[in-house]
Amino acid sequence: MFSLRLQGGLPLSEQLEARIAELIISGEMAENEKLPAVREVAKELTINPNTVQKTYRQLEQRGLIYSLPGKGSYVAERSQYSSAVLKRATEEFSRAVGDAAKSGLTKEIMTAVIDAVINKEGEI
Amino acid sequence: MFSLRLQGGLPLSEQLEARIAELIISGEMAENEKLPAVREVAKELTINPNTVQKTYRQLEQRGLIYSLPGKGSYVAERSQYSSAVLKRATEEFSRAVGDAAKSGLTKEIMTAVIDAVINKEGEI
DNA sequence: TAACTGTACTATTCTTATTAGTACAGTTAT
DNA sequence: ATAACTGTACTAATAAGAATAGTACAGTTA
Repeated sequence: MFSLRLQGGLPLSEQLEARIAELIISGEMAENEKLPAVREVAKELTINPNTVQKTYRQLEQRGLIYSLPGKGSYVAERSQYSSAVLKRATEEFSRAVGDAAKSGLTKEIMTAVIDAVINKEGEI
Repeated sequence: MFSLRLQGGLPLSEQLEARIAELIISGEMAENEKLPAVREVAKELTINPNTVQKTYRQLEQRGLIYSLPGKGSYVAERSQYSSAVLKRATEEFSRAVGDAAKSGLTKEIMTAVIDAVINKEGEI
């Protein structure tokens, strides 16, 4: 089961969605790998099954998972959601760039930040 | 008075804060320019004076405005908040870059997005 | 059949944002 | 001095949304 520290003011379902999406996109969860059952996650995290179900529903709408009633929920194949993920990420990043520009961040500063973050990501 | 279309799920006070901050940072509101009175804004936007006051309080904490009890609230001088604004913007942008990277956006794509957004910003 | 799975509801509780109302002190102009 | 502003600081009530609780149904698997 995935560990998860729920915190912050964000809705639980969104926090859980973000975490699972991260696991899927990063590849930590393999294609067609079975997700833990709704009730199991709820029990583990001591939250309500409805909250988990909501998360699964949203992930399915994003194309990250698919659900087989009676069987379970599974990680979708990359080809199914890859372009959607990139589109979503690009849109969000565009908005972030616009916000940064409004605050006076120059293109040079932004590229410097990107380098710094990318390098940090690559660390062990 | 500033126009403002309140929408979205975000708290009113935060929406208002973001809008006024934008006006100040962009220079649309000059240094030491007087902001409309709390009660006036509330009346104009048909929201509660307390909500506006909360907004002003938060803007003052960020150093974007200063309030003189009995006189009014005014746009702070750039030298007062400039570095704080850049720091905040850089932090938020770093987070955005990290999120984008997690979704698979490459450095090249990010810089391309920056160029696109910056050029669009410059348009008339 | 028993035990699992996802899904779909309704009702209730909790939390938080927002509203409503009042009050006080400083400023400004009449 | 007075009237009309200003920001500020509260408490109480309301509204909205998230989360919980509970139940039910249908498909799958051993």
